[in-house]
Amino acid sequence: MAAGPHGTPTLRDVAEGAGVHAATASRALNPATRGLVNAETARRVMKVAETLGYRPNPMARGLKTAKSGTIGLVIPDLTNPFFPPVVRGIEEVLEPAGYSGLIVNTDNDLLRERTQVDLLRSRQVEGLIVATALVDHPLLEQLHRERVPMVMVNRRPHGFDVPSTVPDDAAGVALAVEHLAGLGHTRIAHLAGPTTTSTGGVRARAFRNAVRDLGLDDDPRLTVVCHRWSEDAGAEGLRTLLDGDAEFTAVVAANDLIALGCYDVLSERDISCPDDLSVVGFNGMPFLDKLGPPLTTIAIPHQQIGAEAARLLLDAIADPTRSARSVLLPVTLVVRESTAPPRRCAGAVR
Amino acid sequence: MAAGPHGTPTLRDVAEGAGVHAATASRALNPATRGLVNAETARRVMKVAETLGYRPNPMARGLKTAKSGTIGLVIPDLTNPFFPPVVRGIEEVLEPAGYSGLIVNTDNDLLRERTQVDLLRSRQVEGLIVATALVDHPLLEQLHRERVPMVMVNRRPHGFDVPSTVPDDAAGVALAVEHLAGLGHTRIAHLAGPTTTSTGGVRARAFRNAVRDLGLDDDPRLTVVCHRWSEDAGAEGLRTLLDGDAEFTAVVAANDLIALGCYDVLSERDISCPDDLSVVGFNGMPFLDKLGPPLTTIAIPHQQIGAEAARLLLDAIADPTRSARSVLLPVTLVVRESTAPPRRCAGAVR
DNA sequence: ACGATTGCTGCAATCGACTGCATGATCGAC
DNA sequence: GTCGATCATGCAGTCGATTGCAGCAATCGT
Repeated sequence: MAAGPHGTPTLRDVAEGAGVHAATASRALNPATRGLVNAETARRVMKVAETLGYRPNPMARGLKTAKSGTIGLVIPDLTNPFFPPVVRGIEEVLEPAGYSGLIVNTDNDLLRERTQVDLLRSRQVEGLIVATALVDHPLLEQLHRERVPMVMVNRRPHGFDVPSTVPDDAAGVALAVEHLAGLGHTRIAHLAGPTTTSTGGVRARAFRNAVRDLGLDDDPRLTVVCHRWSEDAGAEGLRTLLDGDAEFTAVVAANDLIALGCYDVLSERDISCPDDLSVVGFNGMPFLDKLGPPLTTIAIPHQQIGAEAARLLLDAIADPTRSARSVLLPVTLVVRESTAPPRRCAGAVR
Repeated sequence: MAAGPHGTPTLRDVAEGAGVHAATASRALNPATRGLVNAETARRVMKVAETLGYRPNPMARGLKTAKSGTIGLVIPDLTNPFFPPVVRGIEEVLEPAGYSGLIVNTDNDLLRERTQVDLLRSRQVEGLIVATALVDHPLLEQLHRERVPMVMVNRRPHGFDVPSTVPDDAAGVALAVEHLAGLGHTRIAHLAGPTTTSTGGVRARAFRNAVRDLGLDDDPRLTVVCHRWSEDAGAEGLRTLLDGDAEFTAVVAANDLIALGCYDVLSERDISCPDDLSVVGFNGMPFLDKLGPPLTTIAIPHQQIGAEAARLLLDAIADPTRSARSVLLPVTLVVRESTAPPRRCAGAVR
C-alpha cells in the first residue's frame, strides 16, 4: 500500500511506482494526452495507478484547470415532489460526464436565492441549472450578462435567450380541456398559476385558446389566478371561484398542488368530485392515484426534463458561443376518477 | 474592478489593494488567525476584500488544508418522499457551518452504492451521512475501519458503533397499536419491513411487545414481512395476510409506502377502509391527508432527523475521538380517517 | 541603556496536478 | 557517418491559499 503521508496515493506515488516522472504519469493517465506517451509506458502507469487505487485530487486538478466538475442546481424546494425526479434526471446525465450537482433551495425567496447562487459561484460551479419560479429576474439577467453557462428547467426566461427544457404546456392544457369537453362539460374553469411565472402565463393562455377552439363558453370570470403554486393558493382560488356567480362544472388546475388545494375545499364545502365538479391537475406527481378520488392529470416527463437540461448545459459549457436551444417535451393525459360527465342539470356549483 | 486575469479577484489582488503581503491578507481574512494581525490592518484588508468582492477559492484552500467543505449524502432514492425533508434538515445545519452536501442515489444497489461512495471519496468529502437500507454492510464496515467520519440516518448500524439519528420506532408502533386497541380492535396485523433493515426489525419487535403489553391476541400469523419498503411489497404483504386464515380487523404498516400498497389491494378486493379494515402507516409523508381515505400515520420529524444527523457529523469531524452518540427523536400519532372501530361482528376479512 | 520580550509582517515552501519548453534518444536519409 | 526529424520524457513553473519560520520594530525590565 504505497501512499503519501495523507493516506491517499498521489500522482507522484504512481509515477514513482512506475519509474517515471510525475509529468509522464499525468500524461499517461489523461486520455487526451496519452498519445504523447509511449504506449507501453502508458500501460504500465495505468496499471500502477489501478493497483494503487489512485484517484486524481479534484482540487489540485481544479486549481490548475479552473474547472470544478460541479454544476449548481437552483431549485425552489426539494420537498416539492416535482423536483426530485428532475434532479435524478439531471444527475443521470451529469455523472457519466464527470460532473456532480450541488443542490440549493431558494424557497422562492429573492434574497435567499441571491446568497445561494453566490454560494454556488464561490464554489466555482461551472454552470447553473435553474428551476426557480420568477420570470422577471434581475439575478438571472446579471448571470446571463456575466456569461455564466445556464439552463432553465420548466420555465422560460423572459427577455434574454437562455436554453431551457419545458413540458409542452399548451398541448397539456389542450389535452385536459378536450378531455373535459369530450365528457360533455361546456363551462370549464381554470385555476391559473402565478402570472409572475412563465408557466402560469403560458398555461392560462393555452386554456383560453383551447376553450375557444372547442367552441366552449369563454367566460373571463372562469379564470382565477392563484398567487402561488401551492395547496393553499389553490384552495383560495377555488373558493373565490365558487363564491363568484359564474357557473362551472369542471376545473383545470394549473398544477397538481393547486388541484390538491381544491380537494380541501371540496370536503370543506361538501362538494362531491367528480359528481358535482370534475378536477384535472397538471404535472403527474406521485401517489395521485391514491387520492380520494384519484386525480386525472397531465403527466410530464420529469426525469427527461432534467436529463435534457443537463445535456443542454454540458453543450453550453463545451461551446459557449452556441446559440440558445430550447427543448419542448411531450406530455400525456392520465385519466383517473376525478373527472366524469357533468350531472344532467348542473347549475352553479355551490 | 481590480481583478486577476481570470476575472475573479484573488488573494493577491486584495493584498495589493491593501498594500500588504498576501500572507497578511490571508491571516486578516481568516477569523481564527485575525488576532495575529494589527487590528487596523485587518480592517483595511477586509474592506478591500469587500469592495473587490473577493471570494476565497475553495480549491486552492482545500488543496492546502486537505479539506473540501463538502459532505456526502448517501441516500437510496431522492424520489422517495421520505428523503427530501431529511436532506433539507441536513443542509440547514451544514450551510451555516460552511459545508455543502453532495447527494448520491444508490437505488439500494450494492454495486452502485460502492461506486457512488467511491465517487464521493474521490471528491474528497470530509464525511458521510448514510441513509441506505442494509444493516449488514461490508462497505459501511470498511468505511468505519478507514475512519471516515460517518453518521447514519433512520437506521442503526449492526456490529460497530456509528452515530445515528432515528425516530423512536418503538414508541411510534406502540402509539399506533394503542390507538387501534382504544378503538376496540383486538386482532391487529403487522406488515413488517424487510428484516435486512434495522428499522424493519425494530418496528416488528415493538409491534409484538405492544400487542402483548395491551393483552391483545398475539398471533404470529398476523405478522407478514414485506421484502421491500415499497407499495408493491405492501400490496403483496396484505394479499398473503388476507389469503391466510387468521382473522384481523386492523393493520399496522411498517411505513406509509407499504400502507399505500394496502390501499391498492383494498380497492382490488373491494374491501372498505376503515369499515372493514383499519390501516395505520408510519412516517407521515406529505399528502397523506388527501388520500381516500386520509391515512392515519405516525409522523416523524424528518427535518429534525436530518439536522441532528448533520450536527452529529460535524461533531465527529471536529473531534474524531469522541464516542458514537445516537439520537432518538420523538414521533407523534396523526389520526385521520383510515382508522375506526371494528364493525360489530367482524369475522375474517376477505 | 542594553538585552529580552512581544507584536506584526514578509518570505518562501507547500498542497497535487497540469503543461510549455527543452533535452535526450532513436531512426532514417543522404 | 553525420544531420535533421520524430518521439518520449523530464524539468520547472503555475494555479491560489495557507503557514512555519524569520526578521524587524517597538516596548519592557532592571
